[in-house]
Amino acid sequence: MSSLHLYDTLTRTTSAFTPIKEGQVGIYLCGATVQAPPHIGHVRSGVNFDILRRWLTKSGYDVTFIRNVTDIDDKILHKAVHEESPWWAVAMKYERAFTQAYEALNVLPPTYEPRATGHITQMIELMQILIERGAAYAPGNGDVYLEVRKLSSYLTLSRQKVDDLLSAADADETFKKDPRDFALWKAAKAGDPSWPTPWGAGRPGWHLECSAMAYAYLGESFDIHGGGLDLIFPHHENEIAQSEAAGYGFARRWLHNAWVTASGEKMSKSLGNSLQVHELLKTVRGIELRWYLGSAHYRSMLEFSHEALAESAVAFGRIETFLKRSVEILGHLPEPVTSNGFAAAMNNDLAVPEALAGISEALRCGNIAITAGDKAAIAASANEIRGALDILGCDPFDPAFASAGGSQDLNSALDGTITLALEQREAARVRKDFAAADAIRDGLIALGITIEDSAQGPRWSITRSESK
RNA sequence: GGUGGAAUGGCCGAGAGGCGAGGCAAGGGACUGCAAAUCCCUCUACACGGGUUCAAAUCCCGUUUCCACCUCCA
Repeated sequence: MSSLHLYDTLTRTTSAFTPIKEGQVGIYLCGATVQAPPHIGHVRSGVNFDILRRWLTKSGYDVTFIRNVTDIDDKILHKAVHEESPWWAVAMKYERAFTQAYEALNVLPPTYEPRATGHITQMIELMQILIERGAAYAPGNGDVYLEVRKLSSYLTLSRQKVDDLLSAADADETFKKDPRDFALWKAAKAGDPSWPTPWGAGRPGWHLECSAMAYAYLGESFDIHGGGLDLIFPHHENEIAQSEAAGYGFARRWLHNAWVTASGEKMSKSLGNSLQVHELLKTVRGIELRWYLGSAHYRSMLEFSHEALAESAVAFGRIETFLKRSVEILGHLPEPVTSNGFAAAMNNDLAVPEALAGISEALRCGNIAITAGDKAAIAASANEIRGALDILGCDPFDPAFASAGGSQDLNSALDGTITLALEQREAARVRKDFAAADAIRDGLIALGITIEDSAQGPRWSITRSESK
Protein backbone atom coordinates (compact mmCIF):
# COMPACT_ATOMS: atom_id res chain seq x y z
CA MET A 1 0.00 0.00 0.00
CA SER A 2 1.40 3.35 -0.98
CA SER A 3 1.64 6.19 1.47
CA LEU A 4 0.54 9.75 1.00
CA HIS A 5 3.02 12.02 -0.71
CA LEU A 6 2.32 15.70 -1.09
CA TYR A 7 3.99 18.58 -2.84
CA ASP A 8 5.40 21.33 -0.68
CA THR A 9 5.66 24.83 -2.10
CA LEU A 10 8.49 25.62 0.30
CA THR A 11 10.81 22.92 -1.00
CA ARG A 12 9.20 22.67 -4.46
CA THR A 13 9.30 18.93 -4.13
CA THR A 14 6.92 16.09 -3.39
CA SER A 15 7.66 14.13 -0.24
CA ALA A 16 6.08 11.67 2.15
CA PHE A 17 3.55 13.24 4.42
CA THR A 18 4.16 12.65 8.11
CA PRO A 19 1.98 14.45 10.62
CA ILE A 20 3.37 16.07 13.74
CA LYS A 21 1.11 13.96 15.94
CA GLU A 22 0.50 10.46 14.78
CA GLY A 23 -2.99 9.98 13.46
CA GLN A 24 -3.84 13.66 13.53
CA VAL A 25 -3.62 16.39 10.94
CA GLY A 26 -4.07 20.11 11.42
CA ILE A 27 -4.86 22.12 8.31
CA TYR A 28 -5.20 25.85 7.99
CA LEU A 29 -6.75 27.08 4.77
CA CYS A 30 -6.91 30.73 3.84
CA GLY A 31 -10.55 31.24 3.18
CA ALA A 32 -12.43 34.16 1.80
CA THR A 33 -12.10 37.85 2.27
CA VAL A 34 -15.81 38.45 2.22
CA GLN A 35 -16.01 41.47 -0.01
CA ALA A 36 -17.80 40.07 -3.10
CA PRO A 37 -19.79 37.00 -4.10
CA PRO A 38 -17.71 33.87 -4.71
CA HIS A 39 -16.60 33.04 -8.25
CA ILE A 40 -15.44 29.61 -9.29
CA GLY A 41 -11.83 30.36 -8.53
CA HIS A 42 -12.71 30.75 -4.89
CA VAL A 43 -14.63 27.52 -4.72
CA ARG A 44 -11.97 25.64 -6.62
CA SER A 45 -9.73 26.22 -3.66
CA GLY A 46 -12.51 25.04 -1.38
CA VAL A 47 -13.09 21.91 -3.44
CA ASN A 48 -9.39 21.06 -3.81
CA PHE A 49 -8.75 21.23 -0.12
CA ASP A 50 -11.99 19.47 0.66
CA ILE A 51 -10.75 16.56 -1.43
CA LEU A 52 -7.48 16.61 0.52
CA ARG A 53 -9.40 16.63 3.75
CA ARG A 54 -11.67 13.77 2.72
CA TRP A 55 -8.70 11.73 1.60
CA LEU A 56 -6.86 12.33 4.86
CA THR A 57 -9.96 11.37 6.79
CA LYS A 58 -10.41 8.28 4.66
CA SER A 59 -6.77 7.43 5.28
CA GLY A 60 -7.54 7.29 8.98
CA TYR A 61 -6.41 10.70 10.17
CA ASP A 62 -8.32 12.80 12.63
CA VAL A 63 -8.38 16.08 10.73
CA THR A 64 -8.77 19.49 12.28
CA PHE A 65 -9.62 21.79 9.42
CA ILE A 66 -9.56 25.52 10.03
CA ARG A 67 -10.69 27.89 7.30
CA ASN A 68 -10.78 31.53 8.21
CA VAL A 69 -13.09 34.31 7.17
CA THR A 70 -11.48 37.68 6.80
CA ASP A 71 -14.32 40.00 7.59
CA ILE A 72 -12.43 43.27 7.92
CA ASP A 73 -10.19 44.81 5.29
CA ASP A 74 -9.88 47.81 3.00
CA LYS A 75 -12.02 46.38 0.25
CA ILE A 76 -14.86 45.55 2.61
CA LEU A 77 -14.76 49.09 3.92
CA HIS A 78 -14.80 50.48 0.39
CA LYS A 79 -17.65 48.20 -0.51
CA ALA A 80 -19.59 49.37 2.52
CA VAL A 81 -19.32 52.93 1.33
CA HIS A 82 -20.31 51.91 -2.17
CA GLU A 83 -23.27 49.82 -1.05
CA GLU A 84 -24.25 52.33 1.60
CA SER A 85 -24.42 49.66 4.22
CA PRO A 86 -22.46 49.03 7.42
CA TRP A 87 -19.20 47.17 6.82
CA TRP A 88 -20.32 44.32 9.06
CA ALA A 89 -23.51 43.89 7.03
CA VAL A 90 -21.47 43.73 3.84
CA ALA A 91 -19.12 41.15 5.33
CA MET A 92 -21.99 39.03 6.61
CA LYS A 93 -23.82 39.18 3.30
CA TYR A 94 -20.86 37.83 1.37
CA GLU A 95 -19.91 35.36 4.06
CA ARG A 96 -23.37 33.84 3.61
CA ALA A 97 -22.88 33.76 -0.15
CA PHE A 98 -19.65 31.83 0.33
CA THR A 99 -21.28 29.44 2.75
CA GLN A 100 -24.10 28.80 0.28
CA ALA A 101 -21.61 28.19 -2.52
CA TYR A 102 -19.61 25.76 -0.40
CA GLU A 103 -22.77 23.92 0.56
CA ALA A 104 -23.97 23.70 -3.03
CA LEU A 105 -20.64 22.10 -3.92
CA ASN A 106 -20.68 19.75 -0.95
CA VAL A 107 -17.58 21.28 0.60
CA LEU A 108 -17.63 20.02 4.16
CA PRO A 109 -17.89 22.72 6.78
CA PRO A 110 -14.56 23.34 8.49
CA THR A 111 -13.96 22.08 11.99
CA TYR A 112 -13.98 25.75 12.88
CA GLU A 113 -14.35 28.88 10.81
CA PRO A 114 -12.82 31.75 12.75
CA ARG A 115 -13.53 35.34 11.81
CA ALA A 116 -10.84 37.95 11.99
CA THR A 117 -12.94 40.37 14.02
CA GLY A 118 -13.49 37.71 16.65
CA HIS A 119 -9.76 37.39 17.30
CA ILE A 120 -8.57 40.92 17.96
CA THR A 121 -7.39 39.84 21.41
CA GLN A 122 -5.21 37.12 19.94
CA MET A 123 -3.81 39.57 17.39
CA ILE A 124 -2.88 42.05 20.10
CA GLU A 125 -1.17 39.30 22.06
CA LEU A 126 0.78 38.29 18.99
CA MET A 127 1.86 41.87 18.33
CA GLN A 128 2.99 42.21 21.93
CA ILE A 129 5.14 39.14 21.57
CA LEU A 130 6.57 40.44 18.30
CA ILE A 131 7.40 43.82 19.81
CA GLU A 132 8.95 42.21 22.90
CA ARG A 133 11.11 40.06 20.69
CA GLY A 134 12.20 43.08 18.71
CA ALA A 135 10.67 41.94 15.43
CA ALA A 136 7.95 44.55 15.32
CA TYR A 137 7.72 48.20 16.22
CA ALA A 138 5.04 50.76 16.93
CA PRO A 139 6.24 54.10 15.60
CA GLY A 140 3.73 55.96 17.75
CA ASN A 141 1.10 56.91 15.22
CA GLY A 142 -1.05 53.88 16.01
CA ASP A 143 0.42 51.64 13.33
CA VAL A 144 2.41 48.52 14.14
CA TYR A 145 4.92 47.21 11.62
CA LEU A 146 6.95 44.07 11.20
CA GLU A 147 10.60 44.80 10.52
CA VAL A 148 11.36 42.42 7.71
CA ARG A 149 15.11 42.99 7.52
CA LYS A 150 15.49 41.46 10.96
CA LEU A 151 14.13 38.18 9.68
CA SER A 152 16.66 35.81 8.25
CA SER A 153 14.20 33.55 6.51
CA TYR A 154 11.92 36.18 5.02
CA LEU A 155 10.76 35.37 1.46
CA THR A 156 11.94 31.77 1.48
CA LEU A 157 8.55 30.56 0.30
CA SER A 158 8.49 32.77 -2.79
CA ARG A 159 12.28 32.62 -3.20
CA GLN A 160 12.76 36.30 -3.57
CA LYS A 161 15.20 38.77 -2.15
CA VAL A 162 14.05 41.72 -0.10
CA ASP A 163 16.05 44.11 -2.22
CA ASP A 164 14.42 42.90 -5.41
CA LEU A 165 10.96 43.81 -4.28
CA LEU A 166 9.33 46.87 -5.64
CA SER A 167 8.43 49.21 -2.83
CA ALA A 168 4.88 49.71 -1.77
CA ALA A 169 3.25 52.67 -3.38
CA ASP A 170 2.52 54.22 -0.02
CA ALA A 171 5.99 53.64 1.38
CA ASP A 172 6.79 57.32 1.61
CA GLU A 173 3.63 58.23 3.43
CA THR A 174 4.10 55.92 6.38
CA PHE A 175 6.21 55.60 9.45
CA LYS A 176 8.03 52.54 8.20
CA LYS A 177 11.70 52.06 8.96
CA ASP A 178 12.01 50.30 5.65
CA PRO A 179 9.61 50.47 2.73
CA ARG A 180 9.28 46.68 2.73
CA ASP A 181 8.12 46.53 6.33
CA PHE A 182 4.47 45.68 6.44
CA ALA A 183 1.64 46.77 8.67
CA LEU A 184 0.42 44.34 11.30
CA TRP A 185 -1.98 46.93 12.55
CA LYS A 186 -3.33 50.14 11.12
CA ALA A 187 -4.18 53.24 13.09
CA ALA A 188 -7.83 54.15 13.05
CA LYS A 189 -9.02 56.59 10.45
CA ALA A 190 -12.12 58.68 10.98
CA GLY A 191 -15.22 56.68 10.21
CA ASP A 192 -13.46 53.33 10.07
CA PRO A 193 -14.11 50.62 12.61
CA SER A 194 -11.43 50.31 15.26
CA TRP A 195 -10.45 48.38 18.33
CA PRO A 196 -8.39 49.65 21.27
CA THR A 197 -4.80 48.43 21.63
CA PRO A 198 -1.81 49.44 23.74
CA TRP A 199 -0.59 51.41 20.72
CA GLY A 200 -3.81 53.21 19.98
CA ALA A 201 -7.11 52.43 18.36
CA GLY A 202 -6.95 50.74 14.98
CA ARG A 203 -7.74 47.69 12.96
CA PRO A 204 -5.90 44.67 11.57
CA GLY A 205 -3.45 45.63 8.89
CA TRP A 206 -1.89 42.82 7.01
CA HIS A 207 -3.44 39.40 7.48
CA LEU A 208 -2.24 39.15 11.00
CA GLU A 209 -5.34 37.16 11.84
CA CYS A 210 -4.13 34.10 9.98
CA SER A 211 -1.08 33.83 12.22
CA ALA A 212 -3.10 34.58 15.33
CA MET A 213 -5.91 32.16 14.52
CA ALA A 214 -3.69 29.36 13.28
CA TYR A 215 -1.91 29.57 16.64
CA ALA A 216 -5.20 29.70 18.54
CA TYR A 217 -6.66 26.59 16.94
CA LEU A 218 -3.74 24.57 15.67
CA GLY A 219 -0.94 25.55 18.01
CA GLU A 220 2.63 26.68 17.43
CA SER A 221 3.17 24.19 14.65
CA PHE A 222 0.73 22.45 12.40
CA ASP A 223 0.85 20.15 9.44
CA ILE A 224 -0.53 21.84 6.34
CA HIS A 225 -1.20 25.39 5.32
CA GLY A 226 -3.17 25.90 2.15
CA GLY A 227 -4.44 28.59 -0.13
CA GLY A 228 -4.39 29.89 -3.67
CA LEU A 229 -1.16 30.29 -5.58
CA ASP A 230 -1.55 34.04 -5.51
CA LEU A 231 -1.28 34.08 -1.74
CA ILE A 232 2.32 32.87 -1.71
CA PHE A 233 3.52 36.41 -1.78
CA PRO A 234 2.93 38.50 0.10
CA HIS A 235 0.24 36.94 2.23
CA HIS A 236 1.88 33.68 3.17
CA GLU A 237 5.35 35.13 3.37
CA ASN A 238 4.03 37.59 5.88
CA GLU A 239 2.24 34.92 7.84
CA ILE A 240 5.47 33.01 8.06
CA ALA A 241 7.33 36.16 9.07
CA GLN A 242 4.84 37.01 11.80
CA SER A 243 4.61 33.52 13.20
CA GLU A 244 8.27 32.58 13.05
CA ALA A 245 9.33 35.90 14.52
CA ALA A 246 7.01 35.08 17.41
CA GLY A 247 8.89 31.83 17.89
CA TYR A 248 6.34 29.49 16.41
CA GLY A 249 7.23 26.66 14.09
CA PHE A 250 4.11 27.43 12.06
CA ALA A 251 3.23 25.42 8.95
CA ARG A 252 5.25 22.32 8.19
CA ARG A 253 4.04 22.08 4.62
CA TRP A 254 2.52 24.48 2.11
CA LEU A 255 -0.02 23.50 -0.51
CA HIS A 256 -1.23 25.94 -3.11
CA ASN A 257 -3.97 25.42 -5.61
CA ALA A 258 -3.68 26.92 -9.08
CA TRP A 259 -6.17 29.29 -10.59
CA VAL A 260 -9.14 28.96 -12.74
CA THR A 261 -8.27 30.92 -15.83
CA ALA A 262 -10.42 32.38 -18.57
CA SER A 263 -8.92 32.95 -22.00
CA GLY A 264 -5.58 32.09 -20.54
CA GLU A 265 -5.75 34.78 -17.93
CA LYS A 266 -6.30 34.55 -14.26
CA MET A 267 -9.87 35.04 -13.30
CA SER A 268 -10.45 38.23 -11.47
CA LYS A 269 -13.38 40.09 -10.18
CA SER A 270 -13.28 42.42 -13.14
CA LEU A 271 -14.52 39.64 -15.40
CA GLY A 272 -18.02 40.33 -14.31
CA ASN A 273 -20.72 38.21 -12.83
CA SER A 274 -20.94 35.34 -15.25
CA LEU A 275 -18.47 33.15 -13.41
CA GLN A 276 -19.95 33.65 -10.02
CA VAL A 277 -20.95 30.40 -8.47
CA HIS A 278 -24.64 31.18 -8.23
CA GLU A 279 -24.72 32.10 -11.92
CA LEU A 280 -23.03 28.87 -12.98
CA LEU A 281 -25.39 26.87 -10.82
CA LYS A 282 -28.16 28.01 -13.13
CA THR A 283 -26.59 25.96 -15.93
CA VAL A 284 -25.26 22.93 -14.07
CA ARG A 285 -25.95 21.23 -10.78
CA GLY A 286 -23.61 21.67 -7.84
CA ILE A 287 -22.34 18.12 -8.12
CA GLU A 288 -21.46 18.73 -11.77
CA LEU A 289 -19.65 21.96 -11.05
CA ARG A 290 -17.74 20.21 -8.30
CA TRP A 291 -16.83 17.37 -10.64
CA TYR A 292 -15.53 19.89 -13.14
CA LEU A 293 -13.47 21.81 -10.61
CA GLY A 294 -12.18 18.71 -8.89
CA SER A 295 -11.21 16.77 -11.99
CA ALA A 296 -8.16 18.85 -12.84
CA HIS A 297 -5.04 18.45 -10.76
CA TYR A 298 -5.05 21.06 -8.00
CA ARG A 299 -1.69 22.46 -9.08
CA SER A 300 -2.69 22.86 -12.72
CA MET A 301 -4.36 25.88 -14.15
CA LEU A 302 -7.92 25.11 -15.08
CA GLU A 303 -8.91 26.92 -18.23
CA PHE A 304 -12.59 27.62 -17.86
CA SER A 305 -15.08 27.46 -20.66
CA HIS A 306 -18.79 26.87 -20.67
CA GLU A 307 -18.23 24.13 -23.25
CA ALA A 308 -15.74 22.31 -21.05
CA LEU A 309 -18.07 22.62 -18.09
CA ALA A 310 -20.97 21.24 -20.11
CA GLU A 311 -18.86 18.35 -21.41
CA SER A 312 -17.72 17.59 -17.93
CA ALA A 313 -21.32 17.52 -16.76
CA VAL A 314 -22.22 15.07 -19.52
CA ALA A 315 -19.28 12.86 -18.57
CA PHE A 316 -20.37 12.89 -14.98
CA GLY A 317 -23.90 12.06 -16.08
CA ARG A 318 -22.64 8.82 -17.63
CA ILE A 319 -21.15 7.77 -14.32
CA GLU A 320 -24.27 8.78 -12.46
CA THR A 321 -26.50 6.88 -14.89
CA PHE A 322 -24.45 3.74 -14.41
CA LEU A 323 -24.71 3.99 -10.63
CA LYS A 324 -28.46 4.51 -10.76
CA ARG A 325 -28.92 1.53 -13.06
CA SER A 326 -26.79 -0.53 -10.74
CA VAL A 327 -29.12 0.33 -7.92
CA GLU A 328 -32.13 -0.67 -10.04
CA ILE A 329 -30.56 -3.99 -10.86
CA LEU A 330 -28.97 -4.77 -7.51
CA GLY A 331 -31.80 -3.43 -5.40
CA HIS A 332 -29.48 -1.65 -2.99
CA LEU A 333 -26.94 1.17 -2.95
CA PRO A 334 -23.32 0.36 -3.83
CA GLU A 335 -20.92 0.10 -0.90
CA PRO A 336 -18.13 2.66 -1.29
CA VAL A 337 -14.88 0.80 -1.81
CA THR A 338 -11.49 2.42 -2.26
CA SER A 339 -9.56 0.57 -4.92
CA ASN A 340 -5.80 0.24 -4.75
CA GLY A 341 -5.46 2.15 -7.97
CA PHE A 342 -7.50 5.03 -6.66
CA ALA A 343 -5.57 5.09 -3.42
CA ALA A 344 -2.27 5.06 -5.26
CA ALA A 345 -3.36 7.98 -7.40
CA MET A 346 -4.59 10.01 -4.46
CA ASN A 347 -1.45 9.24 -2.50
CA ASN A 348 0.55 10.64 -5.39
CA ASP A 349 -0.05 14.27 -4.50
CA LEU A 350 -3.80 13.93 -5.04
CA ALA A 351 -3.50 12.88 -8.68
CA VAL A 352 -7.20 13.09 -9.35
CA PRO A 353 -6.81 12.94 -13.17
CA GLU A 354 -4.97 9.64 -12.78
CA ALA A 355 -7.73 8.43 -10.48
CA LEU A 356 -10.29 9.43 -13.08
CA ALA A 357 -8.74 7.09 -15.61
CA GLY A 358 -9.44 4.31 -13.14
CA ILE A 359 -13.03 5.43 -12.82
CA SER A 360 -13.41 5.34 -16.60
CA GLU A 361 -12.12 1.80 -16.64
CA ALA A 362 -14.48 0.75 -13.85
CA LEU A 363 -17.35 2.42 -15.67
CA ARG A 364 -16.62 0.50 -18.84
CA CYS A 365 -16.42 -2.78 -16.94
CA GLY A 366 -19.63 -1.93 -15.14
CA ASN A 367 -21.51 -1.23 -18.34
CA ILE A 368 -20.26 -4.48 -19.82
CA ALA A 369 -21.45 -6.25 -16.69
CA ILE A 370 -24.89 -4.70 -17.05
CA THR A 371 -25.13 -5.97 -20.61
CA ALA A 372 -24.00 -9.39 -19.44
CA GLY A 373 -26.29 -9.36 -16.43
CA ASP A 374 -23.36 -10.15 -14.16
CA LYS A 375 -24.53 -8.81 -10.81
CA ALA A 376 -21.31 -9.51 -8.95
CA ALA A 377 -19.33 -7.58 -11.56
CA ILE A 378 -21.89 -4.77 -11.56
CA ALA A 379 -21.57 -4.48 -7.80
CA ALA A 380 -17.78 -4.53 -7.97
CA SER A 381 -17.70 -1.68 -10.46
CA ALA A 382 -20.39 0.31 -8.73
CA ASN A 383 -18.69 -0.07 -5.36
CA GLU A 384 -15.38 1.10 -6.73
CA ILE A 385 -16.91 4.05 -8.51
CA ARG A 386 -18.94 5.11 -5.53
CA GLY A 387 -15.89 4.78 -3.32
CA ALA A 388 -13.98 7.14 -5.60
CA LEU A 389 -16.83 9.62 -5.91
CA ASP A 390 -17.19 9.63 -2.17
CA ILE A 391 -13.63 10.89 -1.74
CA LEU A 392 -14.08 13.41 -4.53
CA GLY A 393 -17.22 14.66 -2.82
CA CYS A 394 -19.31 13.78 -5.86
CA ASP A 395 -21.31 10.83 -4.57
CA PRO A 396 -24.75 11.20 -6.18
CA PHE A 397 -26.27 9.31 -3.25
CA ASP A 398 -24.83 11.77 -0.76
CA PRO A 399 -27.81 13.41 0.98
CA ALA A 400 -26.00 16.72 0.47
CA PHE A 401 -27.03 16.49 -3.18
CA ALA A 402 -30.60 15.40 -2.52
CA SER A 403 -32.64 16.67 -5.43
CA ALA A 404 -34.26 19.91 -4.60
CA GLY A 405 -36.42 20.47 -7.66
CA GLY A 406 -40.11 19.68 -7.66
CA SER A 407 -42.42 18.33 -5.03
CA GLN A 408 -42.87 14.63 -4.45
CA ASP A 409 -46.46 14.82 -5.72
CA LEU A 410 -45.38 16.57 -8.87
CA ASN A 411 -42.62 14.05 -9.51
CA SER A 412 -44.88 11.06 -9.11
CA ALA A 413 -47.53 12.67 -11.31
CA LEU A 414 -44.93 13.29 -13.99
CA ASP A 415 -43.61 9.77 -13.71
CA GLY A 416 -47.12 8.36 -13.99
CA THR A 417 -47.91 10.48 -17.03
CA ILE A 418 -44.78 9.49 -18.88
CA THR A 419 -45.16 5.86 -17.92
CA LEU A 420 -48.65 5.97 -19.40
CA ALA A 421 -47.26 7.34 -22.65
CA LEU A 422 -44.55 4.70 -22.70
CA GLU A 423 -47.13 1.97 -22.21
CA GLN A 424 -48.98 3.28 -25.25
CA ARG A 425 -45.73 3.22 -27.18
CA GLU A 426 -44.96 -0.34 -26.10
CA ALA A 427 -48.42 -1.41 -27.23
CA ALA A 428 -47.80 0.19 -30.60
CA ARG A 429 -44.42 -1.52 -30.87
CA VAL A 430 -45.97 -4.90 -30.08
CA ARG A 431 -48.40 -4.49 -32.95
CA LYS A 432 -45.52 -3.27 -35.14
CA ASP A 433 -47.07 0.14 -35.53
CA PHE A 434 -43.69 1.88 -35.46
CA ALA A 435 -45.06 5.11 -36.86
CA ALA A 436 -47.28 5.51 -33.82
CA ALA A 437 -44.51 4.37 -31.46
CA ASP A 438 -42.04 6.85 -32.88
CA ALA A 439 -44.61 9.61 -32.80
CA ILE A 440 -44.99 9.10 -29.07
CA ARG A 441 -41.23 9.04 -28.57
CA ASP A 442 -40.72 12.12 -30.73
CA GLY A 443 -43.46 13.89 -28.84
CA LEU A 444 -41.77 13.16 -25.54
CA ILE A 445 -38.38 14.22 -26.91
CA ALA A 446 -39.93 17.50 -27.97
CA LEU A 447 -41.07 17.96 -24.39
CA GLY A 448 -37.55 17.40 -23.13
CA ILE A 449 -37.89 13.74 -22.19
CA THR A 450 -35.26 11.28 -23.39
CA ILE A 451 -36.41 7.70 -23.98
CA GLU A 452 -34.06 4.73 -23.81
CA ASP A 453 -35.06 1.14 -24.41
CA SER A 454 -33.24 -1.34 -22.24
CA ALA A 455 -33.47 -4.97 -21.32
CA GLN A 456 -35.46 -3.89 -18.28
CA GLY A 457 -37.92 -2.00 -20.47
CA PRO A 458 -38.03 1.64 -21.53
CA ARG A 459 -36.75 4.29 -19.16
CA TRP A 460 -37.10 8.02 -19.31
CA SER A 461 -35.08 10.94 -18.08
CA ILE A 462 -35.15 14.68 -18.36
CA THR A 463 -33.01 15.67 -21.33
CA ARG A 464 -29.88 17.45 -20.26
CA SER A 465 -30.23 21.01 -21.39
CA GLU A 466 -27.53 22.27 -23.70
CA SER A 467 -25.28 24.70 -21.97
CA LYS A 468 -24.81 28.04 -23.60
C1' G B 1 13.99 44.84 -13.01
C1' G B 2 13.15 40.35 -9.56
C1' U B 3 10.56 35.60 -8.76
C1' G B 4 7.65 31.62 -10.34
C1' G B 5 4.61 28.85 -13.83
C1' A B 6 3.01 27.15 -18.67
C1' A B 7 3.38 25.38 -24.13
C1' U B 8 1.13 17.78 -25.38
C1' G B 9 -3.28 14.92 -31.01
C1' G B 10 -9.60 18.46 -33.77
C1' C B 11 -10.64 19.78 -28.29
C1' C B 12 -10.00 18.93 -22.88
C1' G B 13 -6.31 16.90 -20.02
C1' A B 14 -2.38 13.40 -17.36
C1' G B 15 2.60 11.75 -17.46
C1' A B 16 8.30 13.20 -16.45
C1' G B 17 14.38 8.72 -19.80
C1' G B 18 12.29 2.89 -22.70
C1' C B 19 5.79 -1.52 -23.61
C1' G B 20 2.24 5.93 -26.48
C1' A B 21 -3.13 7.75 -19.27
C1' G B 22 -8.03 8.99 -19.75
C1' G B 23 -12.12 11.67 -21.62
C1' C B 24 -14.80 14.45 -25.49
C1' A B 25 -15.40 15.00 -30.71
C1' A B 26 -14.91 12.39 -35.52
C1' G B 27 -15.10 7.82 -38.63
C1' G B 28 -16.25 2.51 -38.84
C1' G B 29 -18.67 -1.73 -36.54
C1' A B 30 -21.98 -4.65 -32.93
C1' C B 31 -26.80 -4.29 -30.71
C1' U B 32 -31.86 -2.06 -32.08
C1' G B 33 -37.99 -2.23 -36.13
C1' C B 34 -35.47 2.72 -36.22
C1' A B 35 -33.29 5.38 -32.43
C1' A B 36 -31.18 6.23 -27.65
C1' A B 37 -27.97 4.02 -24.26
C1' U B 38 -23.94 0.59 -24.15
C1' C B 39 -19.75 -2.07 -26.09
C1' C B 40 -15.64 -2.90 -29.83
C1' C B 41 -12.20 -0.75 -33.42
C1' U B 42 -9.62 3.49 -35.83
C1' C B 43 -7.08 8.31 -36.02
C1' U B 44 -2.12 9.68 -32.10
C1' A B 45 0.78 14.42 -29.93
C1' C B 46 4.52 16.44 -26.97
C1' A B 47 6.50 25.18 -28.84
C1' C B 48 11.45 25.82 -31.60
C1' G B 49 16.98 24.91 -32.22
C1' G B 50 21.05 22.29 -30.50
C1' G B 51 23.16 18.54 -27.12
C1' U B 52 23.62 14.02 -23.69
C1' U B 53 22.02 8.76 -24.19
C1' C B 54 21.56 2.29 -26.88
C1' A B 55 16.86 5.12 -25.94
C1' A B 56 14.29 12.03 -24.77
C1' A B 57 7.61 14.60 -24.58
C1' U B 58 10.65 13.53 -20.16
C1' C B 59 17.62 15.31 -18.78
C1' C B 60 21.18 19.64 -20.29
C1' C B 61 22.06 24.42 -23.07
C1' G B 62 19.82 28.18 -25.84
C1' U B 63 15.36 30.52 -28.15
C1' U B 64 10.24 31.96 -28.81
C1' U B 65 5.37 32.76 -27.07
C1' C B 66 1.94 33.16 -23.10
C1' C B 67 0.56 33.77 -17.93
C1' A B 68 1.11 35.22 -12.92
C1' C B 69 3.11 37.56 -8.35
C1' C B 70 6.22 41.82 -6.56
C1' U B 71 2.63 44.44 0.22
C1' C B 72 -4.70 43.39 1.73
C1' C B 73 -6.45 38.43 -5.14
C1' A B 74 -8.42 31.50 -4.18
